[in-house]
Amino acid sequence: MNDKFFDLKKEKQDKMINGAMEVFARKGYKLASTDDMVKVAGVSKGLWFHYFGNKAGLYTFISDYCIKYLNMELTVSLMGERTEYFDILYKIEETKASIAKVYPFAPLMVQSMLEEDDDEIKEIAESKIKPYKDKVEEALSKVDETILKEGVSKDILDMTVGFTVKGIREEAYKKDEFDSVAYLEKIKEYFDMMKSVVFE
Amino acid sequence: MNDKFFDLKKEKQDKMINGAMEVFARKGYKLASTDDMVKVAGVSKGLWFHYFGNKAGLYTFISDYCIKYLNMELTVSLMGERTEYFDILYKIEETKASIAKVYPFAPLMVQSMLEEDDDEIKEIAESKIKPYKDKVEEALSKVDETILKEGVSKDILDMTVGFTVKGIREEAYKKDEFDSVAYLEKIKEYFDMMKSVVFE
Amino acid sequence: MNDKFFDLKKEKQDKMINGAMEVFARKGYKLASTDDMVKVAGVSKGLWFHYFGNKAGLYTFISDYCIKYLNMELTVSLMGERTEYFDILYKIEETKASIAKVYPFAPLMVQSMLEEDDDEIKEIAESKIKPYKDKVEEALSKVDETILKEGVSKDILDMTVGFTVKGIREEAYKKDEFDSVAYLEKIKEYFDMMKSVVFE
Amino acid sequence: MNDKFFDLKKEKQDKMINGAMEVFARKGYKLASTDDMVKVAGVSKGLWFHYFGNKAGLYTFISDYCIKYLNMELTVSLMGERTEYFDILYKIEETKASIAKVYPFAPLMVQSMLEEDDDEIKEIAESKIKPYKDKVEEALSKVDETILKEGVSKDILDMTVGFTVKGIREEAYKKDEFDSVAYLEKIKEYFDMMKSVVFE
DNA sequence: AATGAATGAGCCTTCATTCAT
DNA sequence: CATGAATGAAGGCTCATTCAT
Repeated sequence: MNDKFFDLKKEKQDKMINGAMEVFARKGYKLASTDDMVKVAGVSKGLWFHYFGNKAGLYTFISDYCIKYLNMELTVSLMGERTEYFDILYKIEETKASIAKVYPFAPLMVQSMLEEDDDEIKEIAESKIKPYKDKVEEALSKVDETILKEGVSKDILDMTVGFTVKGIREEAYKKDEFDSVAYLEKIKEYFDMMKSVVFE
Repeated sequence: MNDKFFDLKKEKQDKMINGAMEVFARKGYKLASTDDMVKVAGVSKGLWFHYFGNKAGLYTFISDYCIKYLNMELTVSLMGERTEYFDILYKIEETKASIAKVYPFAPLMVQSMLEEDDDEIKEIAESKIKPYKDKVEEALSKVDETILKEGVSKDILDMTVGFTVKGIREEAYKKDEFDSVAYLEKIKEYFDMMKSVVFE
Repeated sequence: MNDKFFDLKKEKQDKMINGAMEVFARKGYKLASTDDMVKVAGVSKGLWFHYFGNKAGLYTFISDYCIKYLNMELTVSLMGERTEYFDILYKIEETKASIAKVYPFAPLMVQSMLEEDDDEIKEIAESKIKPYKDKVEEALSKVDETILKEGVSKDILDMTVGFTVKGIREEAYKKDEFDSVAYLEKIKEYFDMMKSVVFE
Repeated sequence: MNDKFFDLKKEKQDKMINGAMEVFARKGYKLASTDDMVKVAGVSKGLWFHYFGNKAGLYTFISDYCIKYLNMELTVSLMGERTEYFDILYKIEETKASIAKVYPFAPLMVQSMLEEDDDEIKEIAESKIKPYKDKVEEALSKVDETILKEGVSKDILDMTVGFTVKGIREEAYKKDEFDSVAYLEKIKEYFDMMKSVVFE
């Protein structure tokens, strides 16, 4: 990419970042079209290529930026002593939701990266998401050996919580605009319910 | 579509149906390409258009066929007296899994229809999936007023179960071949765990 | 490339070969446009890519074909006992001119390959022209140790003859149609004159 | 063009002239890119357009300037009594070579103008080169009715000398830098040889 | 004056669709 | 009925040109 991108007014940078992130997150790499970005960001076709060379370069930048920003925020928000499973997960979602104030599609972008399966870009998506996965894993490693109720498996719990959070997030993005408050409320409701039934 | 399709040998019909279903289910409408179908079904490009007119026509047929077939099977398998929530859900998944023996990608196709968001086909996908949704709703309406534990909401339970089943299914399709036995085992494991914690 | 190209009617194959060769030979790799080829060959845009994948693939095929065809003809026409410098050179030009009856731009294509300097294709052009260069070198190696007049250097003679033949050829292609008879006449005139002044 | 160009420091004027001339001469009109000029001249993109309006305007200026400068020098250098064919031709090349000290690509530019075949600019190139052609013709008109050897035609001699000089020049520009001394030496060698064989 | 960010027309390439065989 | 050659509209990308600073 062309580093002069960072000399642009922050406002324009963010307009471009958000435009690209929206289209990539919503449609996936292959179906994301330059024309869509032109429409949502109001920035001409040529400019994307001026700064990012090609579509793959743009994706690389956006995914990298998204994860770097998120991990930076996570580093701060996960600093405390939280050692309870759902607390940590909630904190992570809270952090994503807070990022959405500046980059509304960042939470969806993260999801989208995990599911990207276009041959051209899959490996890049995987490598860029890695630091986030590591961060989450690290945070969860600090969870107390909580006592699960009889019949509750940690693996299955992880799985269902993962799928449910993903689902809630995707639903949240089907509305016209991502409502981070409503999103967190739903997450909380779900976590509270689960907490009450799976722990002793 | 051209009804002479049904004059073809059943074998060839199914080869075409499975080929189209695989590509549509895996990639979604827009990214499903004629060439992919030619490859997986070994049927020439022109033939798809001969029978189905165009891509939208083919999608319409496949999604219709898939749901009709599924609902027929569901009608049979849901006939009994089952009135327990997870029993019904399991029966539904079991039915899908059994269909996979003839139409390996049918379960994924159903999922894919629910998520289709291509402007050109969205409405068709929605209208075609409707009977299945109705069927499920109808089946679930017969559920006993089960007594949920304090703190457990029916809506949230529906939601998390829905997302988790979807997630398990998608994982199952990431392997080279869909293994319906392993799939059902995983579903059962999950249902058993949930059953044990949410009900009194 | 797609070998099914050779299943096309010879007539159509040649129409495409000639169309591509004309545009490549006249304009060089970079400036040769698909649209030009569509115009001169009357074959649709997509078809070139159907058979040759991309522009570089098309160039690779055309240059290879051109040289293989030329070398085959040269093998025949240079078979005899000719050992006189200008006789051999004339035979070579005569062969090129005869090829022009089937592939009117082949002689210019050969020239064009020698001068191609687009970064993307330069190496391919060089590698493809090599067999022709070798053939010419081999033919000239059989030249009698002719006695040159005092003051005449073999190297300079080679050089000026090379540049002049190239020049005559380029002039010949500035007309609407390449006239192989007129071309050979001019070459002969020039060779005769040179012969009469440089040899004892 | 904008005449304020001439108010620039001579140094900058020449940097721009040389930059444009290099790119036009080496690549031809169509393939000459603004970015190349920016690179070789170190002058910003906008400035070229500020002074010359568009690419055609720039080409018009450069070709005009090049020929005017050359003809001015030729007027001086051809002033004497030279009446021998190769002497005159050599003087012309010597003059071009001397210009190359200030405008290194001027000799190649002249050549390039003669071969320009882009539809947009061909006519301009032709009209701009005309005065140079006239000058050369005029100079050659003063040649003594030299007695050519039997079998040597004046027309063919003109032709081969023209093509050979062009060829030598092009070779000279394939090196990293144009070496005017080596160039003139090669020309001289060639002329000497020709002189010795074509005249009585 | 000077810069280079910004634009959009045009070219290469893909792919749904048509059609001759 | 079947095939796959053929087409052209649309998307990625380049580059001359414009324009705000």
